Amino acid sequence: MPELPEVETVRRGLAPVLVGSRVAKLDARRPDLRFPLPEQFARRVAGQKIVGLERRAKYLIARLSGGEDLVMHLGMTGRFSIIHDGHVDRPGEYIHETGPDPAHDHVVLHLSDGTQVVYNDPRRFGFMVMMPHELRGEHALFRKLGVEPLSDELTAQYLASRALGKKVNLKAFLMDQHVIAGLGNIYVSEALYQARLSPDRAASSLATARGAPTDKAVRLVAAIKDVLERAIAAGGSTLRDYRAADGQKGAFQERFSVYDREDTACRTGNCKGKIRRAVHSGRATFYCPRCQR
DNA sequence: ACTGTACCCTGTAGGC
DNA sequence: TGCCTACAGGGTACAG
Repeated sequence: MPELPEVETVRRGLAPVLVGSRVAKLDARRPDLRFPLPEQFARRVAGQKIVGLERRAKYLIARLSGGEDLVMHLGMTGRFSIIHDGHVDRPGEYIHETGPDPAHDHVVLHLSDGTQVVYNDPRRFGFMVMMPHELRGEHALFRKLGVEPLSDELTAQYLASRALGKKVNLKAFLMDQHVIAGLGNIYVSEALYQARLSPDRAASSLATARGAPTDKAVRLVAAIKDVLERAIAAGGSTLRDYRAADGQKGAFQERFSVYDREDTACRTGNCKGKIRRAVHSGRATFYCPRCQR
């Protein structure tokens, strides 16, 4: 669910509360999410000051004063809520808009000022791991991650070099976190539409035989950056579960060009086509067969 | 090396 | 109302 724009929105919502705060107590209400929670989890986090909150790909990373990083992934349905003195920032919007959700509130950070930060995740596809900050780049989760799409590392040249000779289709190519880190099912569909590229096109068409970027690669890089920037500005996309840390829904779903718009009219100028839904690698893809080639 | 599938787990929507 | 199926923003482990 949460792709890069959603995770970044969560990060921006949590940072003012977490960064500079001390964790008085960590309450893990079950031993595992997708994977087992860290060994000695409560002991390793309690008493630590949070000195930074970063994002890499779809990971949220709390840097702890003791030198470890707490790495958190929201999976499909993970969300954080901030509770001050027993009241949420936005009463009525806490979790399911009906109140706390004990069955799925899995991890609670109690800050020393009394604020609680609650991790809720019905499907438990999320996970939390800890590792020394210095070793993060060598960790299996991070070692092979692709470039950050909003950084200067994502260029048409980079994309071409990674796509050279690859027969895999563009949908799967862009979903691969080892190529570009942070795109997911929504934003891949949106970026391909904006770049006017078919999801079925071979990734190799982003590069010439010599590995230079084609105009398609140039268009795709621009589209990826633009879609992600607009989505972050809108606070991400809320289809059903996603909420920012303050409980607010995102607004970018109202700007989708293709995602979840099967059988509706393509919005491109004089295109009279209909948005189609297909399946690539088991995931839904939405696109306009007339505009995207 | 690449591809496709199954799977992890739960909730919800839609068809009947 | 109830039952069943399909599907959901993520990622990994396989088998072929």
